[in-house]
Amino acid sequence: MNLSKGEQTRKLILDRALAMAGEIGLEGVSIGALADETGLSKSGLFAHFKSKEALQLDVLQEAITRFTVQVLQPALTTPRGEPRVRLLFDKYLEWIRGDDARRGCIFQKLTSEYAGRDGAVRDRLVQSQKDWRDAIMRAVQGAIDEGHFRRDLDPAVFAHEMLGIAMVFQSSWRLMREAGALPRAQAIFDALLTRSRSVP
Amino acid sequence: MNLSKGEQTRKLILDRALAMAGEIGLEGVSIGALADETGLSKSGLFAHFKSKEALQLDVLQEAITRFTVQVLQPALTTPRGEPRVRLLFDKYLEWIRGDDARRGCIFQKLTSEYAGRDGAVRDRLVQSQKDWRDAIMRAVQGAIDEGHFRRDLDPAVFAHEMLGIAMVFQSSWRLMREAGALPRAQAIFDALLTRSRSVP
DNA sequence: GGCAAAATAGCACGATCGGTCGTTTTGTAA
DNA sequence: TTACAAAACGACCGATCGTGCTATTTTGCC
Repeated sequence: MNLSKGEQTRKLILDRALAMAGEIGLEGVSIGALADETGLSKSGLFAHFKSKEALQLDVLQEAITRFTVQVLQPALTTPRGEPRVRLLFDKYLEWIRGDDARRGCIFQKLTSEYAGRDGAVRDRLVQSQKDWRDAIMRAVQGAIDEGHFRRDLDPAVFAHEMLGIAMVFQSSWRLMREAGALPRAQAIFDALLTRSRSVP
Repeated sequence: MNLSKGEQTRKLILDRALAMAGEIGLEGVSIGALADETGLSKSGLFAHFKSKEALQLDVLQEAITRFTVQVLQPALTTPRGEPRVRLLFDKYLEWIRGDDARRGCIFQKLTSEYAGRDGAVRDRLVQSQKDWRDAIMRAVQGAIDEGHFRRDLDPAVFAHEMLGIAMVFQSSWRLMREAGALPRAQAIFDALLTRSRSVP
C-alpha cells in the first residue's frame, strides 16, 4: 500500500461525498453529515479541506475523473466512426444509470444546482460540460470523415440531440421511475443514428 | 379588492418563494430568508403554512398553475394539428427563458432536486410532469389525426424528443450562457417537425 | 365606533450550519 | 525504540435552521 493514511481517508471522504451529492446535491452535502457518513469527527474531516468550496471543487473533480475513466477512455480503444459514437452513448447511459453507490448523473444535478449561481464550482462545471460536448462532436466528425455519417451532418446538432435523449432518459428513469425509459432512449438514439448515416 | 389581507400576503409569499426556488432550489428556500424577502417576520410568515413541506407543495402548485396559464391554455385557442404542437414548443421555450423575476424552468430544477427523494413534493412533481408529457402527446395525436403528421409517428417518441431539445436548451442557456442556444433549439425542433410530417 | 377574528410580531427551543481552536492519538522514518 | 510530523479528536463559536407558544396589532363586519 503506497497511499498514506491521509490520502486513504481523503479518498474515502470524496467517495461518500460523491454519493451524497448525487442524492441531495452538492450544496446539500454538509460537513456534519459527511463526517457521520465516514465515521470521522467534523473537525477531523474538515482538516482535509480548506473550506467547503474547496471540498466541493474536489468532489466535482473526482466526478470528472470517474466520468473520464468510465465513459471517455473506453471510446479511445474503440474503432473511429459510428462504433465510437455508439459506444459513447451506451457508456453515457450506463453512467446515468449508475450503480448501487452512485445513482444518477451528478452533472445533471449540478447543472440545475449551479445554473443560477456564480463561482469556481460553476466555472469548473461549465468547462467539463463543454469538454464532454466537444468529445461527442469530435467522435461525430470522425464518423463523418470515415464515411459513416452524412457529410452535411452538423456535429453540434447531433451532440445536442444525443444529450437531449440522455437527459430525458435521466428524468424518466430517476424521477418518474419508468421501466420503459431505457429501451425508449435506445430506440430514439437508433433513429438518430439511422438518419445520420450517409446514403449508400 | 376581493382578496382578504391574508390571501394577498399569501400570494406575495408564494411569488417570492417561487423566484427563490428557481435560483437556489425548493429545499434551499428557508423560512428566514423568505421572511426577509417579503418583509414579514419569520413566525408571521410561518403562520400561513402548517409546515415547510406544506409551503413547498403550495409553491409547486403555484408553479403548475402558472405553467398552465402560460403554456397550456394558449394552446387550446390555437388550431388543432401542427400549429398547436408548434405553439406548445414556442411557449415552452418562453417559459424556460422566463423573465426578470423567474429565471429558468423550475420544474427542471425540481426534477434534479427530487429525483432521489420521496414524499408528497416528489409525487406531485411526477404527476405534473406526466400531465405535461400527456398534453404534448395529445397535441401530437391531434396533428396525426388532422393529417399533418405521419400516421406511423409515435407521439411518445415525439414528446421525448421535444422535451430533450428543451432540456438541452435550458442547460445551454442557463448554465453555459450560450447566445446561440435559442436558434439552435428552434432549428432542431424544425427538423423534428419536418421529419414528422406526412409526405404529401 | 366597537369587537371578534384574522394577521402578524416577539421570543425561545433544540438542532445543525461552516469553521477555529488546542489537544491527543496515530503513523512513519531514523 | 524513539522522535517528530501527520491525522483525528472534542469543545466551542456565532449564525441560522424549522417550529412551537403567546402577545399584540390590524382588519373586516355589525
